[in-house]
Amino acid sequence: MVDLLQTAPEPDYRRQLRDAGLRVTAPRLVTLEIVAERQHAEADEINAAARERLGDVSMQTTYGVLHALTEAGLIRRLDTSSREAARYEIHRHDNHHHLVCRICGSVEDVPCTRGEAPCLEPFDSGDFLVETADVLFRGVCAACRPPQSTSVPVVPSKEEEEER
Amino acid sequence: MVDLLQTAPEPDYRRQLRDAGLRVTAPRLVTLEIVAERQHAEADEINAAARERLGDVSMQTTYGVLHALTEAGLIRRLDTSSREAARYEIHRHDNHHHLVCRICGSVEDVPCTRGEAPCLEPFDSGDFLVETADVLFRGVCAACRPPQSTSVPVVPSKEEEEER
DNA sequence: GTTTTTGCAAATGATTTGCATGGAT
DNA sequence: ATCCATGCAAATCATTTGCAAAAAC
Repeated sequence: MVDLLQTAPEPDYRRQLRDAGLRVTAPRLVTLEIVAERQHAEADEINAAARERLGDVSMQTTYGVLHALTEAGLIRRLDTSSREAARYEIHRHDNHHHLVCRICGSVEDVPCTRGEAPCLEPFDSGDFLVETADVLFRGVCAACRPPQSTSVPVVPSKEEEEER
Repeated sequence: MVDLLQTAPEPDYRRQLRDAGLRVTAPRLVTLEIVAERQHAEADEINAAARERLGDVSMQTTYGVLHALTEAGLIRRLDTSSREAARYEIHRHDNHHHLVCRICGSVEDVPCTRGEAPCLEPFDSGDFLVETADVLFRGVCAACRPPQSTSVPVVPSKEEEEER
């Protein structure tokens, strides 16, 4: 296994891992780098990228690393569907949500600008204790939309439904 | 197979199915009833309930029915996690969101009262075409919370994390 | 009668688990 | 030296798929 431990390009991550009480390992450092570079990558893709850099990382290791990093709050796991692969992003604290394309499955960030979001502040209803909130906008991304010449209808026609 | 076709207690559902262009079958009628009765049931549970009423409904039939009803817009599929079973509810058009308990996995409705929701109106950014929005509040439900005597802290401590 | 649904079995695919070895502290 | 992380293989588990028989139109 290549020794990245001495030459990691993002020394920050070593500290983040340590601060989170996690041991510093090559797969973990590289996974953090990869998740930071590619927004919303799936475990598959992250593993492939890790292999390119380390030469031998098992899928289970990638899953384990992603789980540990998620638990530690360094990255965030994004579930867009019950049956599609989870996606991961660096855990930020700005108020952003996600656009999920129902055609290609891609995910994009949206800053939460459409009105004050009741979304991300934890609160206690006295009954249910809300800790986090996920907002998923579902629709069709630019790449999957039929090319649009001029005027643009604001609301989708009912007929536009179809599945992935 | 029991002939519920003549005696379905919710004649409404027959019409809903027909209007949606779907054939009226016992599994479909019963599934609609069950989804209406039990909020947020999983396929498992729905299938078990259907068996109680019809005596023989395969899991695959239940999946097929749920898929057809979802496509038709009669029910709504709720994905709370990439790896947990989907949940289903009658499709309503009021602006409500969901509370998901990270301990027991249960789901509750919340009317969207905490400020104007930017959530449910479709809109066209010119780029991404938003059709629907899902808002998931994650936290701990009343049943899973440690019993609280008097004063209640409003924000959860960071330490309160744990997994299911 | 024709087309759609159901039922059965088997396949899929992301993720998890158990256990032995190797690496980080 | 000790304990945590990795790697391998096998297991899980919700959901989907292919195909023949049965039911709804």
